[in-house]
Amino acid sequence: MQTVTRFPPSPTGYLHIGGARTALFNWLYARKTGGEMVLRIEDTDRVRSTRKAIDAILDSMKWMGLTWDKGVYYQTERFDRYRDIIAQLLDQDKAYYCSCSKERLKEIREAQRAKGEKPRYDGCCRNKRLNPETCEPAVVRFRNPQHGSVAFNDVVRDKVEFANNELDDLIIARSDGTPTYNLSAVVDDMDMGVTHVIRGEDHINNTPRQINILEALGSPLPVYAHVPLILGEDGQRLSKRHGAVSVLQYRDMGILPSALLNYLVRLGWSHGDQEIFDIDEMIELFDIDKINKSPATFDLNKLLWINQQYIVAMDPSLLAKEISKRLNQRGIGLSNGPQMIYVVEIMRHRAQTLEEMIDKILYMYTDFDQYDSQSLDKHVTGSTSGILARIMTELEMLEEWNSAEISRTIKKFAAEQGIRFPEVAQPLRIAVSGSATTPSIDLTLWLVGKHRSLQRIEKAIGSFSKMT
RNA sequence: GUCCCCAUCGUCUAGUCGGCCUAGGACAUCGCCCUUUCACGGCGGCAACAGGGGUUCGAAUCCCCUUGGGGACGCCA
Repeated sequence: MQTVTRFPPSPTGYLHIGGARTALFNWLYARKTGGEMVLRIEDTDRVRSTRKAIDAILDSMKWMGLTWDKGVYYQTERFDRYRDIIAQLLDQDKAYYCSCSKERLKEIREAQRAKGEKPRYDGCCRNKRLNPETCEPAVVRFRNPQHGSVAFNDVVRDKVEFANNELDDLIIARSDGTPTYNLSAVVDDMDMGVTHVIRGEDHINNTPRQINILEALGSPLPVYAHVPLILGEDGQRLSKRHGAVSVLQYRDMGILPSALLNYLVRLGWSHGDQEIFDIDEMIELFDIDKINKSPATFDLNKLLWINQQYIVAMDPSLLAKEISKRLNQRGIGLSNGPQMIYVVEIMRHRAQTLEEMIDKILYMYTDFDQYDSQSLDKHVTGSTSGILARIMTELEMLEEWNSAEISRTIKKFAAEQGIRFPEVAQPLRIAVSGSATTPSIDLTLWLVGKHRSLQRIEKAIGSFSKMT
């Protein structure tokens, strides 16, 4: 039988890291088994669902390369189907109308909690056989079994069992007739032939309810795999206050999608000591029954490290394209600067994110108007302007502007002047880039170009002499 | 509070049926080397089986309890 997995986000916000990992696991498993993944938007909560969120989720999925084989399905387009199922359940007496007010519900919950009990519906309307015409409000509740237990074999947690008396009669249709999550999700999984439900551990308590509904519907049960959640650095559930949690934020930060995926797949899963997995390896090696049971803490440092590995390994021409695109997005033209392919070759090992690299090469494409103050303090002295003036005339005379010539000139100059190499190289760096940390000085000058280098050195001579 | 789940370095994790574990790798951190800047890279250091009981010749590995953490208890998903 072909496997069918699903990723069913609810569009009440952006796609976050935890959701992305769930999507990845579902995607990997579908790919691995030659099956399909369904993408389904669970938007039955019409108040909180937004088009903007849907777009953000779709963009995130596309950016990560997590493609779906069926869908996009929207639950709001399937309300007729849910209505039919609810009617059927009512008809078979597997569900019933309830007229309890929200206020009453709230009261009994508070009372139960005060008594040290688990809050749940008390079954007040269970046997009233209410008629929707005459009662108000009228929600529909599922008639959950009261005895026995529901047991299932979770792929990651092994045997899980819940006593039915821990469960209550959950609402499956709101008073406006729209279905709630547990009903719509179950109907969809059934209709869409979902064979494997791989989702966050926060859903584990829903599973026995869903199984009971599935059984009432006469549907076969899917295989369940509840994966541990991702925690923030403080051990609490990942949320906005932990910094970037949206997938799109990582994209904007200059994280490569393959690097994000690689980081995510290692959260709760491993293959010996291997750290780097390309997509094909992930598909080949990943398996849901090797997922850990314990929650993992999100660690930005490790993500950055992996990202750097991917930047280094990336095809230079693709890297160049990506950097160029982002530079353009910042409104910076490339025509005045060096060819990106050279820049990228030289800078590859020097940045953990695409955006960091851009920050570090800005001076090659656009003028800056401030020198880094720490660099100034450390390397600019009373003699600096003089040194710059003298090296400038040497550089000016160069006919060939290439790194070998530049390097030779500076070394010779330092020797002749009896000064240490850094005494000339550092001021040059600052003059030409604004800071003292750049690639080797010959490459830096080469990339900035002769004309622009000389211009900037001249400007620096003026500025530095005023400082000291 | 009630129910469910989890528990190896600061973090992600390895740890096949208990012996090969004086617990391995990676990130982070610290030191050294390379480097006439900063990185990359190389080498090395620090660092963990939550605690207590069992079972066993032998437990990080099995069982129980305690502690700690997470999740769920909505006309949200």
